[in-house]
Amino acid sequence: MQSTSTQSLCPECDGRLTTNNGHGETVCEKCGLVVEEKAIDRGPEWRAFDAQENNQKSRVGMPTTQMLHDKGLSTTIGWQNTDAYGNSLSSRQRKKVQRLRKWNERYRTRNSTERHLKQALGEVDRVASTLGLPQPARETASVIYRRAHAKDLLIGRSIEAVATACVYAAARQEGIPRTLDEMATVARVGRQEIGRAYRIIATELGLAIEPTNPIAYLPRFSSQLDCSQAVHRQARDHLESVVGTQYTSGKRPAGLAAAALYAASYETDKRLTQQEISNVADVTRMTIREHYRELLDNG
DNA sequence: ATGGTTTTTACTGCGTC
DNA sequence: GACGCGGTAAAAACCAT
Repeated sequence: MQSTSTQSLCPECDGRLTTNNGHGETVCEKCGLVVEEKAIDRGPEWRAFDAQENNQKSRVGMPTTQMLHDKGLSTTIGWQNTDAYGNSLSSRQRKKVQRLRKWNERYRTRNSTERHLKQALGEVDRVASTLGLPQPARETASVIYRRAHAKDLLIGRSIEAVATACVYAAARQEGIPRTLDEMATVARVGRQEIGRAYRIIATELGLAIEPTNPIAYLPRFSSQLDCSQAVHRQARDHLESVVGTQYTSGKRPAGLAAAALYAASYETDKRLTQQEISNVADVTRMTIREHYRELLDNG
């Protein structure tokens, strides 16, 4: 039997591992590495020791399916006002069946939005944890999703797109932004779709999200590049002197952060290469080159 | 749709290890 | 020769209009 080791560390970055119960994954909180995916056993939950026992215990039903919101397990009441033999019902019976239909339907739809939310919030959690976002950000994302759902902003959009957009918004609100590209790599939808969904929910829900501050990317980038504290601080200084000025407007924050790191390390003896930085920041060497000189000039 | 801006792509020569 | 770097030019992506 396999013992569950709860306090293991991530093989990649020694971050703490956490088990995401909703999805049977063990995920590193720091880098988002999925360490182990629990195999799902769809076999019977009981054991039979001989044929007779097997006969007694086995149950039958159609396999559950994800295609239906209720996995095909709920009941519907037929519309015909007849009994099982085809005889029509008395008016009194008819009323009763009518009531039953109504309540059954109410129960089903309530169930359906719950299941919808469950699926959507599961997606929120999956994306957020894969990106290594901490718990508060996930909570925020969930809240945003519920608000979007309540406002009927989902029509014509996929659950995945909206869920991912909520995570994106939450990460930005929490000051630990991820780029749209990063979102797109872990989401099941493209970047544009996420961006579109994000724009809608941001305006419709009146989320006051300011343009991403490039400084917010620094801690993550510099830890991934494991560069010195001094470089990190110097990069921050560079950015602080230009943030909010004309110069930064319209430029990708991640690109600016990357350039600042390069500029900072440029002045030390342990220079980072443009290639290294462009890899972790997801911007091209060109973009870094484009910006870093101006940053050096500005202090 | 269009135009202006930024980013990417592809290709280049130069210097260094 | 491989690598890091800077440059150019053109394509592509993005954004506001």
